[in-house]
Amino acid sequence: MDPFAALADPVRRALLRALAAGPARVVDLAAAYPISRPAISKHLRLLTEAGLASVEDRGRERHYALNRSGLAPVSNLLKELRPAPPFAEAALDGLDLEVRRTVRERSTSRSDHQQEDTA
Amino acid sequence: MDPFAALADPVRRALLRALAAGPARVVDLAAAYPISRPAISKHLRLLTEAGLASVEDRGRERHYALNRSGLAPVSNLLKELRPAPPFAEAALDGLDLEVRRTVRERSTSRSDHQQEDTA
DNA sequence: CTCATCGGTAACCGATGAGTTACCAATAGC
DNA sequence: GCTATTGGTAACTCATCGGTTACCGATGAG
Repeated sequence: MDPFAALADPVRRALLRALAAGPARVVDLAAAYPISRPAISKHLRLLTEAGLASVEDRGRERHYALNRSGLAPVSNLLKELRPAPPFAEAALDGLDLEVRRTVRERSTSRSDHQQEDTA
Repeated sequence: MDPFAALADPVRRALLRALAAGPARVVDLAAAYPISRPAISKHLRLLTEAGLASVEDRGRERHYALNRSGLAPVSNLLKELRPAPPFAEAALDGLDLEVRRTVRERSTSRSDHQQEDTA
């Protein structure tokens, strides 16, 4: 399962947030949620398969840890969706590129950034 | 639908990447994928409901555009999962990278900080 | 007006996913 | 050795999702 699908579930996101504080056992993780332990187990397995978590067997306990490198595709996508790297040859003129670069670093206000051509 | 679930589908991610180059019509977006146009329509509606896209009706055409502010929860999660808060309080957000920018922004009333940070 | 294009909706289907209960293997503690 | 704890697996149910085809309304072009 890819990381995006893994992040689609709110329980799994909560698990990852919990793991961000450090490795944890399954029973401790399961105690924080109203769903059954096998459900947590399955979520953890999914997270492991997605590359977002890693496991370490310690006796009869199992310690899951957050694997941050698995988040690379996510931050990659965010990077891809950032402003506009290439030339938009079809819809926009080439002139607004300069404007876009000026506005690239937003100010302090809470404005939405839509670089539509206002000319 | 929340943005995470919206990003779980590869077609929707591809649509967002396409929209990153600029607004586009439904028929043009659909032409790039082997699935039917109604399927694309549904994906676009989902993306709009998830806050990741916006629509503008222009005559009989419909122009979808990428709405980057809808990605805030995603980059927020990435921020939460970043390295290890040295002494993790985790109750309130706003530590780590954001402190360098906000001096004393008390988030009592509304805490909608919608912006991507430079990862 | 007539017709083609654009695009949303409805109804349906197959696959997948998230949850459950029941069960079992293995380790730790007595 | 016996028992409790930890945690994975199996089998199942139910809901949702992604896709399809068929259809419809609206707009623009001739």
